[in-house]
Amino acid sequence: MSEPHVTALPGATVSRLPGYLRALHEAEESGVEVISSVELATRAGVHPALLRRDLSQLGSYGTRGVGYDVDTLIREIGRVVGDRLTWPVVIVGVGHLGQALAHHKVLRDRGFGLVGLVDSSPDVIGSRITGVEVRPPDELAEAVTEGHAVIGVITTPPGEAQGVADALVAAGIRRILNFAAQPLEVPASVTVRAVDLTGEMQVLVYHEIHER
Amino acid sequence: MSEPHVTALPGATVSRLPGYLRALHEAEESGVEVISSVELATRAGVHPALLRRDLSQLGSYGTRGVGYDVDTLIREIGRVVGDRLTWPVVIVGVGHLGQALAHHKVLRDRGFGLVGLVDSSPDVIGSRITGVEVRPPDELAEAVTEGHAVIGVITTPPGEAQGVADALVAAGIRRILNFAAQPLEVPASVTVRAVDLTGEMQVLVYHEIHER
DNA sequence: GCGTGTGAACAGATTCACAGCT
DNA sequence: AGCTGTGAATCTGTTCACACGC
Repeated sequence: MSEPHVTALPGATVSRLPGYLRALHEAEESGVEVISSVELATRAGVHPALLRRDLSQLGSYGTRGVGYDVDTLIREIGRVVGDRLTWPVVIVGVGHLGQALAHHKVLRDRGFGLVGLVDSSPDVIGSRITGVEVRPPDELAEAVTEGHAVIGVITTPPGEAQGVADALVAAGIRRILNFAAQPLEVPASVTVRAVDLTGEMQVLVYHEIHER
Repeated sequence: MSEPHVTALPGATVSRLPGYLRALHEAEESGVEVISSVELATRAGVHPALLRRDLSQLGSYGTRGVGYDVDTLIREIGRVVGDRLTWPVVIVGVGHLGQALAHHKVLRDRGFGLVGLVDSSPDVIGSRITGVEVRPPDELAEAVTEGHAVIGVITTPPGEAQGVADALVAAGIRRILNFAAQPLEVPASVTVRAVDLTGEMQVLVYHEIHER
C-alpha cells in the first residue's frame, strides 16, 4: 500500500478540510510556499491547535520548526476530498434555487460536473440549462445512470423531497445534498448533508433577539 | 418579567429548534393536537431523549404521561426564534444565487422580508426582483437603514465578501448569512452563519471515496 | 401505565501545554 | 529558536435509565 490509509477521520475534521484546502489555494496564489499552523489557521478561521490536530490525522506532513509545505498539503488534502477527479451531479428540482446551483461555480470550476436535471413542471421540462436538458421525473433513473451521477441534489418543495430521495437511492445514488426543509429517511449506507436556509435565518433571529 | 427568560441556550439546541418548529407545523396541519417526544423526534429526525432535553431547556411545556401540546410548543419555540415578527433582509450580490434567494419561499412566507438588493454589476443595477430595486454598492448603507434591515445575506464572489461584510457591519447589521467561500472577520458582537456549498459537496465526496 | 424531565454516564470535539524534531 | 505533533485536561453535546407526576 502506498497511502497511509487514514482509517476514519472524525466528522468534524472532514467538514473543515474543504476550508483548509481553500485557504491553501489562496496562500498558493499569493506565492506562499511554506505556511505555519498559525498563519493557515488564521486564513481558515480556526484555532491553530485544532488545525494541527486535524492535519496530523491525515499523516505527518509538516516540518517541525518550519511549517507545512503548501503544495504537499494541497495534494494530500485534495486526495482525501477527491480533488483531481470529476464528480457527476444530478439536480432534482429546477426552480430558482436549482437553476442557481446549476450555474454555480462549484459545478463548473472545481471537480464537479452537472450531468442531469429533473423537474416535474411542464414549463421547464425540455429546456436546457448550461447545456443540460431538463427531464421529467420518470426519467430520473436514466438521468442518474446515463450520467454516472454520484451526487444527487434535492431542490424540490419539501413535500416531494422524500419521494425524490427514494428515487435517487433506487437509482444508485448514495450521496445526497438536500435543500428541502424536510429530514430524509434513507438507508444507513447513504450520506445526506442538509442545508436548511430557513433554519439558518431563524438561528440568526434567535441571536438578534437574545443578544444585546 | 413574564417569560422564563431562558438565559443562554446551547448552540446545538438553537440550531435544532427550527427543525422542531417545522415538524410541529406539519403535525398541526395533519390535525395532531398532542404529540409525544418519540413521535415529534421521529418527524424531526433526532433522538427522542435529545428532543426532550432540548425542549426542557425552554421550560416545562410537556405533560407527563401525555406529551406536548402542539399549539403551545409552536408558540413557545416560535417566541424563541422570533416567529410572528417580520425580519427585514438585505441581499448583497445579485447573481444566480442571490436572485434565487430573493425568490425563495423563506423571504415570502415565513417571517422574513426582502427590503434591499445590492450589486456592483451595471447589468443588474436598477432592475427589480420581486419588486425590490437593485442598488449600487455605494448605496448599501441606505438600503440597510431605509429598509431597517436586521439580516444581511452575502452572495458575492469570495474576493468581495470581506469588504461587503465590513460595509454591512458599518451600516449596523449584526447578523450575516454568508454564502461566499471565505471566512469573515467581524466584531464579536456580530453573528455569522456560513453556508459553504463547495464544502458540502466535498464532504459528500469524502464519504464516496472512503465508504464501501 | 405512560411519557416527561433530568442526574449520571458516555462520547466527541476543542484547547492547553509541552516534548521532540529541524 | 521555532513550530509541529500529541498526551492530558476541558468543554460541549448526546444518550441512558429512571424518578416523578399525570
